Amino acid sequence: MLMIMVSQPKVPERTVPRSLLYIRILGDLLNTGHEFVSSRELADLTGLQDSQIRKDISNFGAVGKPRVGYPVRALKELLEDRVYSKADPVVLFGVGHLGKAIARYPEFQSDRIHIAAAFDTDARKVGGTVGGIRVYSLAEAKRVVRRLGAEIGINAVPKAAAQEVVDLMVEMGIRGIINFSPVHVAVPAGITVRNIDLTIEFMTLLCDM
Amino acid sequence: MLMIMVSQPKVPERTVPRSLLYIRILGDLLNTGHEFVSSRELADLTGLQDSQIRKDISNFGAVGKPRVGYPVRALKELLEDRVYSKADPVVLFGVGHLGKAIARYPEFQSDRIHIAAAFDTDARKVGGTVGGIRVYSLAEAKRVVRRLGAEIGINAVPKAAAQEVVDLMVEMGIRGIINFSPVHVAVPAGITVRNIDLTIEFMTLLCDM
DNA sequence: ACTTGTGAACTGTTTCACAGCA
DNA sequence: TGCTGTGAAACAGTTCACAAGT
Repeated sequence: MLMIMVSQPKVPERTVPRSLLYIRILGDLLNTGHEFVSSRELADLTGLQDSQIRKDISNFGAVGKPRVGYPVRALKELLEDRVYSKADPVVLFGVGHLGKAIARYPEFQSDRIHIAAAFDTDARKVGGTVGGIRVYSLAEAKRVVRRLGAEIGINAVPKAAAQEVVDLMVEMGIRGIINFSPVHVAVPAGITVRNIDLTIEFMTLLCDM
Repeated sequence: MLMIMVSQPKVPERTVPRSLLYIRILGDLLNTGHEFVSSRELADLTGLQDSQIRKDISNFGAVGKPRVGYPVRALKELLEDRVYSKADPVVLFGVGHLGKAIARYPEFQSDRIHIAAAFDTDARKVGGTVGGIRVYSLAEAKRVVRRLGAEIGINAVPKAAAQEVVDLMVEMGIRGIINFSPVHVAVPAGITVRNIDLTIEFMTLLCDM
């Protein structure tokens, strides 16, 4: 059995993305002047069960007021405190159509995700910018990543180059990878990978219908 | 084994996307001339447990041969038979950066996903094409969707228009929606939504590290 | 010997139901 | 009364361990 290191009080894996959703909604509620919100209202806004929401929130502590609901600002701050890591710079590998769309994705600005540099092998792209992000050659990547202290990388290169680029990423100190390539990439222990596979998302939708 | 046998034997929800992954890998194995594959080998190729793979496959029936593994072609056909819906045409709403990247996503061609039309409100885009897909105005959408018989829609419009466009999609007969907007969209019962929320994917990676 | 197929155990997640409180 | 917070129950998914087949 492997040793699993948990430094923080453990929260169920699936409450994490839900909590990020709550944070976003609480931000909207705050902007529209709401002071309190009930689990029932959050359920309507998210499509989840109210009991689910109470359970999720109770993982982090008790801030709700019976009869009134949760104070929006305090709840948002509580969740942010427990769930956010510090916003590290992110680097992007591959400035094809998908990479470009990611670089320009408007929500990242408002959600503390900062893409600090991009890398591509295409000499015509190197030296330019995309969505305000400077594009470097792959040869420069190691140096740039070290300088930025980036630990998160987005893999948006073509399928055939995916494993090779992921190996490079690991070598230069990247510890978390969002992989958009529709292949399983192997990484050493201690490196976290999240796969976003558009084809499988589509197919799953077809199967769910 | 119990004697209760429903006419549509139900498959656990999470085996569906995994099975789609198996189908893709089996296709690759077939192309490289492999005749048999063991659950152990599939485990190495996917990063899953071998017992998980045997369990998944056993949901669909028994095709493996002890000592030899699974016959690649027969297993692929079995999974496709059970897991694929017929490849309906898909329509795309919103031809911004993300919509464009989706329209041009190269894996869709090889994976039977056919985006048949795109819609946008920008008059400069209407009448043109993106990745070979014709762009229509939103006013034309109802007619085009009806004509194509499309039941799957991709929502890649800006956040502020998301619910409005989803309502339109439902009204014109779309029954499955891939939603890239970072908001919860409400749909009537019987409509399936899959959300791909890039911000939450990122944040979750940060939290997992 | 080696690999499938599968009950059984285990682990994790969601939902229920209600005590307790303002 | 109307809400939170939570133990308990129900449910779902994964892993184990081994019988059976070739």
